[in-house]
Amino acid sequence: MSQTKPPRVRFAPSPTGYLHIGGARTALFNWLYARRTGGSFILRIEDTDQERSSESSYQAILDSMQWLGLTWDEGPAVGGPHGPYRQTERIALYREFAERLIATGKAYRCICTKEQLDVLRKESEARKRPFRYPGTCRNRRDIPADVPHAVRFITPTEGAIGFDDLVKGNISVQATEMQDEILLRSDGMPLYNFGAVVDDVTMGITLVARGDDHVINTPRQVLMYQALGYEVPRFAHLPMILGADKTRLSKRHGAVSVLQYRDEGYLPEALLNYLARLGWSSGDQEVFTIDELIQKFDWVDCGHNAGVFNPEKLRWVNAEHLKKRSPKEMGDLIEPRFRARGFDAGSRERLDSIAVLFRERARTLLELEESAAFLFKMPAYDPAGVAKFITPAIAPAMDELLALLPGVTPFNHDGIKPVFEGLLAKHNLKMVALAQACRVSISGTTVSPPIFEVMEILGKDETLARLKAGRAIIAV
RNA sequence: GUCCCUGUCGUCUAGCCCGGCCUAGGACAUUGCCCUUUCAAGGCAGUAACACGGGUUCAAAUCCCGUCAGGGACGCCA
Repeated sequence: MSQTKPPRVRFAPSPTGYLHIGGARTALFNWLYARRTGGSFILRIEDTDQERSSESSYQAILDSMQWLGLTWDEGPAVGGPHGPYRQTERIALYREFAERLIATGKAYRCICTKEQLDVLRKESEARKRPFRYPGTCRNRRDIPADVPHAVRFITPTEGAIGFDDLVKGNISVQATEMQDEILLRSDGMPLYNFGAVVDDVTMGITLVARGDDHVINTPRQVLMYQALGYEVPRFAHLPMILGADKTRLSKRHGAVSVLQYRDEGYLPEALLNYLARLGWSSGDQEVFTIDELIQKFDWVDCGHNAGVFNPEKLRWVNAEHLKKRSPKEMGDLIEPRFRARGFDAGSRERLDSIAVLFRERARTLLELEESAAFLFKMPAYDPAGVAKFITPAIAPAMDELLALLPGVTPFNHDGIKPVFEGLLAKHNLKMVALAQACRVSISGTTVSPPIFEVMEILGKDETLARLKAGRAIIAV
């Protein structure tokens, strides 16, 4: 019957660092599912680890989500009927739920200190036995509510706890593998498992999708839902994303922050497209628009095994999406980046043209800017290019080109081309010889977009000036 | 160590649930060729995988068992 209500899913990062690739994918899958089903996507900040949480991380996460376009229906900045959406602002709630469990005999107060337990933990480790809380306080009823204490959950000592995972299928864990979990720390902060459960029930979450590093937590949480008397939501656990060395993705593997991909000139839809295909597929399709992703996404099509992050393929996907953007959009994308570099395109129309002309050989906006830089400031000549193409043999043709170009109108591809062709025939030259001599003169290098287009976009005066300077390299 | 999950080209994956259409398909990367004013892009062709061992079956990448390998979890972290 809960199937008839629109789904409510959430993404619940902790602000202990930037939003990384793995988190972004979890957020994406939740978001896609909510958008396809007409459900709600909730953003919740799990900041109960006050040691490691920071305001700047919180901001970075929000910025990342916004840049990716993963809009949330409820959460920080937008509010909603189940707020607040930061766990540190919900402390009273966890206390209330914990007391309720104590009152019904499903949890108890515990005054064992971390230090005492660490000693026991060490011993277990030394004996190569798994550590379990020995239950020291489990049956004590003499611990008053006003001394510092943690609250522990009473975990059954036998039987198996299972759940049906939407991507992994049936998973079941023996009760003997679990222990009396801490619900509330002695400072009143909830632990992950408890905070998540309390929030998920009070926020009406119907499906919990997260990384599969949480699989083992799920049975404990199922127990908590039951103890609290709530319906257990559905679960979907996504496989991890690994680095090239098949270990968990981290800084060692290069860029992992979403914002860094933005800065390096990736398009949000490209990053999302790539992330979606890492761990999910829809037949043989590789390139998707966001709308297609929304339409086609489903948990059953998620893979079961961890995937290696492949930056090369991301670049390819990015190039594909770059080609889909309109000239106007390309201009919008490149405008702030040009400004930051001090590149002045002069007019908006020219800016758009530059973006379109250079994107063909760029996989990221960063590559685009770098390859277009010569338009704004003549770089040093590539010595090898000069040696190979700016030779005495080409001098006569260049001289003549210099004489003819001023009279060319319009100064564009169609106007310039016939001039070159005439010269080629007259001097018995190949196009490559003259074009490369011009290219090196104009861009400093042997690589650029088609040279007539480059001349057009550079303008007649600047083209002539650079050609003259190039011609002057040739002795005589 | 214990428990959980996973194992198809170098990488992401299709196929697996409902064995035969799989001499295992696609994509990135890579190699060669074509196109070409350079470099890209594009086109064409190629190299390249069912972890291993047992079963079940007329038939197994697909079902079962074991081994091995990888990942994850074993916190008053999330």
